Amino acid sequence: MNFSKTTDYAFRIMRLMSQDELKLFTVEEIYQQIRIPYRYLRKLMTHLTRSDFMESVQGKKGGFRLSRPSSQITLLDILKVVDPEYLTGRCFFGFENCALDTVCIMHDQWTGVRANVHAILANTSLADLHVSGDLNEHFKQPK
Amino acid sequence: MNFSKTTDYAFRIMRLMSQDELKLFTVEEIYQQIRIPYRYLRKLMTHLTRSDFMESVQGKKGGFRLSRPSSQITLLDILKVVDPEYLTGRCFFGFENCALDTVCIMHDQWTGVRANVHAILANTSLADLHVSGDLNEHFKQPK
DNA sequence: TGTATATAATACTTATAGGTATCATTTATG
DNA sequence: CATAAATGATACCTATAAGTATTATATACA
Ligand code: SF4
Ligand code: SF4
Repeated sequence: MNFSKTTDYAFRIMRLMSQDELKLFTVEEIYQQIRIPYRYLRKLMTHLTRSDFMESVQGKKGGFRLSRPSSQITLLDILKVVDPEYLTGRCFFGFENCALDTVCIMHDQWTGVRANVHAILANTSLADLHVSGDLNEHFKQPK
Repeated sequence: MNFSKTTDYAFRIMRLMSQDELKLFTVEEIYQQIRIPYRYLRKLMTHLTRSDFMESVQGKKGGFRLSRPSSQITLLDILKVVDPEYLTGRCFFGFENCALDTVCIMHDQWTGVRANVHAILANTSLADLHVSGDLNEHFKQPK
């Protein structure tokens, strides 16, 4: 139901960066805004770089930036990088494979829930996240 | 999205036991039907006993049985025992508390998903699981 | 009343996600 | 070309879920 901590972190990071689509962010700058454990944040940033929506520049004056407009980066894109197993169509009861032709009563219901979540994540871009005012103060204090 | 292994185990166990509501099952019998690691199964059985839907009888000729009809045991009842945190209304981004008055665009959508899942689990009883034929063969071979 | 058969309780081990520490590499710039 | 400032790679540590092992307790019944 809920996401892993790492997934939550990734969503927060990407949302922050989407506020300035072209800016090159250093890890230090991101850390100032979102208090994710510093070294873990660094590791996660390089991990996010192994995607088609984030790129890095090495060396002095380096950093990270989005590689396409935030309106073209969905939450699903992000989830696929940090937790690709999240939406895999697993059996409600956790079985690896269903041996029966007739599906049990939970099968279609759970498939429906998964499709619902999938649609929400696929239809929400980073741009959609900051249309309703500035949430920065909120995001600075994750407690 | 998906459940913990332990939750899946609990669902399988409860569904099996609901097929014979009054029967006293030994761990050995359950193990024969559902190949959950034996000692872990034993631990989980006693854990399930700390609920209002499962009771145990100690000593020789002892075992476990449901303490009320399977039609009155919902998947939500089971989930509450084995993973009470699963449905807690956490923030989409994993924040502990929301500092803002205006909610972000994900707030209502995620609340909706959670309500949907809650309704499915609360409205499905163990009796509902075995109306559409016998799934025993399937459940015996979780692979 | 002793023994076999069942669950209860507790402690230990292992697998994995989350987090930390260190060193290597890249590159702007004096 | 040396240095500083940034990311990259790797190894290690820690907290939690999953799984194992051992001992204690309850009870039917010969
Ligand atoms: S029919 Fe039911 S038990 Fe079988 S794979 Fe689908 S959800 Fe799982
Ligand atoms: S408004 Fe958005 S960020 Fe704030 S608690 Fe709700 S889901 Fe989380």
